[in-house]
Amino acid sequence: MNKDEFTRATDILNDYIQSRPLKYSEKRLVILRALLDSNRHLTAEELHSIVKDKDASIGIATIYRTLRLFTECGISGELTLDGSTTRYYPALGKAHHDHLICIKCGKVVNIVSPGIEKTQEKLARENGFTLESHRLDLFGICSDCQK
Amino acid sequence: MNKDEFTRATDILNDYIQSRPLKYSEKRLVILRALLDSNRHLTAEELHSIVKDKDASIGIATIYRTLRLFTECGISGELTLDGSTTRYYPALGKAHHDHLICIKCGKVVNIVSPGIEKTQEKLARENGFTLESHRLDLFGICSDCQK
DNA sequence: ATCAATCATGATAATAATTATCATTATCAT
DNA sequence: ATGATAATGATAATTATTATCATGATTGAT
Repeated sequence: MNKDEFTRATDILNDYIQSRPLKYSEKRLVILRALLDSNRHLTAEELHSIVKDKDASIGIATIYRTLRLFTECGISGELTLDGSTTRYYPALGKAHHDHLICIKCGKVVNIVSPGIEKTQEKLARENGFTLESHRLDLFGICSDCQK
Repeated sequence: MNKDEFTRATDILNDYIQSRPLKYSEKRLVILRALLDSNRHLTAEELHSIVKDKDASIGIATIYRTLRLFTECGISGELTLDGSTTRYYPALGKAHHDHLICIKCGKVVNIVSPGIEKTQEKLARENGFTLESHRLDLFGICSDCQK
């Protein structure tokens, strides 16, 4: 859908691949395009079923392997809600974001709050921690589901 | 360890049991005491191995069933980090709290920040959501592990 | 105290998501 | 082209958790 985004993602991916003992693969590009096009938070299974329309030979194991690779090099992110299935989403070039999740329909909205981030730093410092990352998920009911 | 806490917990539990078709069980009290005494974030397996010293007949299924019951009636809480094992902790009478987690040693510190809660409410409202709950986990390195 | 109804439990089978294994195929530097 | 090694598909293995089911415990009515 967004050509620039795909190009930027492949650039990052290629750099990552060339900086370590990895090799090119066409299938990774098919998976990448599907992930970027959907622009949703997908499970590995969902992505697999989308991708199979383009290349029926791609197996579920490759989906998992590839998503891990994408997450390692920063072009996708992972979201796990309460010990259940992990969902993957394009994270390229986006600032770190948190999630607002509708507990009725499952919709996920990305949110950003620099204010919260600062408070988090302070809390960590007060407890002697060096902060590495965080996860903030807000659960509620979206406007559609309130009707 | 803390007798008042145990008494308060059993009161809540008894009320809960009597308010629906449930029956008394001694084993639940053994599990409750172990959970309160440890005062840590335990996996079901960890709690099971602690509890077996008191009553070797308690099986892992009962641990899971009982922890779910405790969480339902508010005397324990659940914490799941990134799709892995769920940990359970005493939540009785504690205000809602977030977690500060050491990524080296696994230590979990409870934190409270009214400021963050308010910002969350605002973010939810801005996106048309009614907020129900949230989960905030900060990942970092604790003072011990920085040495 | 007895009894019947039904909840609680232990052992274990089942499930679901993810990862590991391994034989085969593709890539890449020479 | 070739040899080394990464990528892949199919599937076995793993892990945490839940469901099943036969048995034992609790409760309320008699």
